[in-house]
Amino acid sequence: MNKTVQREAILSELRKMNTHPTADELYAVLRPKVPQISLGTIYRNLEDMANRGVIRKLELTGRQKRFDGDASPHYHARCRECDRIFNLAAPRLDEVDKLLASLMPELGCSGVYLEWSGLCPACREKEQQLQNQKAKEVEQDEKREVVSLSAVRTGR
Amino acid sequence: MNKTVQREAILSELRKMNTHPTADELYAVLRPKVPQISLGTIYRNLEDMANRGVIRKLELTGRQKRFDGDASPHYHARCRECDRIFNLAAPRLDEVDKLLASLMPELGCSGVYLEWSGLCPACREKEQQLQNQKAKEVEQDEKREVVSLSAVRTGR
DNA sequence: TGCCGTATCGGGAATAATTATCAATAAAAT
DNA sequence: ATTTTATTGATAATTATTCCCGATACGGCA
Repeated sequence: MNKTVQREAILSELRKMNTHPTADELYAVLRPKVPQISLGTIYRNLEDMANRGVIRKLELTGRQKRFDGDASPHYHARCRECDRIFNLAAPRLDEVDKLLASLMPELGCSGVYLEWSGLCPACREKEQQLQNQKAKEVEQDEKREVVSLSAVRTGR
Repeated sequence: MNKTVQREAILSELRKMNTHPTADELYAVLRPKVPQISLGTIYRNLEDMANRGVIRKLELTGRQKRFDGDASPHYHARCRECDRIFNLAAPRLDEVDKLLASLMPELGCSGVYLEWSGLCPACREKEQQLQNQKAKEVEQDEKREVVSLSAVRTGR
């Protein structure tokens, strides 16, 4: 495998991103840096590197394939709010494979493709802030309620 | 939702098949029976029925989407030999969802897309027959070995 | 039963994502 | 330095799916 400007740019850019980009997202990022790189070159190199285990090709739900510069074993989730893909790096996740394989011994399980659905850290943050705000409003309402009740009582 | 010849043919054919066909596989099967049905009609109806929960759309690895006439909750596996999709109907599988969700409480997990990889019943059968045959051949070889050894001993 | 408004159809064009082709160029080997 | 081979960019082709639209079928109602 020869070393080329294009291939090295693709790999280093992919490794900088934590967004699991599609081929055309990478293209958009790379074009200013490697002027006349072509989309075909990006597809070709991503495919090659995935086949050699340098990177990972993610075949997930949705129509476009995504790529991950981190080839080490880990799982992914898709955020149900913003639709972004993010890594799951929980200590017990390496047990999941074994557990799932053991559930069906007769299958001779040789792995699972698994995509979780949940909230990414950012959207989780947002949701919590929203809940805090609501809680405050309720508190305010309750205070106002007390005031107006006392107004009734005192006739003011 | 009106009832039409095409929609009923699509649904009944899909329910007869246990192969989780793609839209064009269904098209091939339906064309002789519903002469000038169009591929667009098949896509449109599969999409509609999946949205209404009558059938299931499987967004798995591989580029084409597949459809399942059985909308009840169950998991799927892809055979690593013949690449076919088949159902997994194990009693403990209904616990898998809960288990996976409970592994990452902070994710707020709302489901997982899961595709197993293993051997389908047919390929499993084949593999076992192959192994039995090999075992027999080894047995034969051992017999021959014994014969030739005794030949050496007796000088014949 | 016939009429009408709406849902659905067929067929073809359009789109999206990816893969293939190939002459030109760059990298490695000699 | 020259030859060989791998890789590139540009474009065409392919694959899977969706969209469009005039024609047709369906279901409700007189």
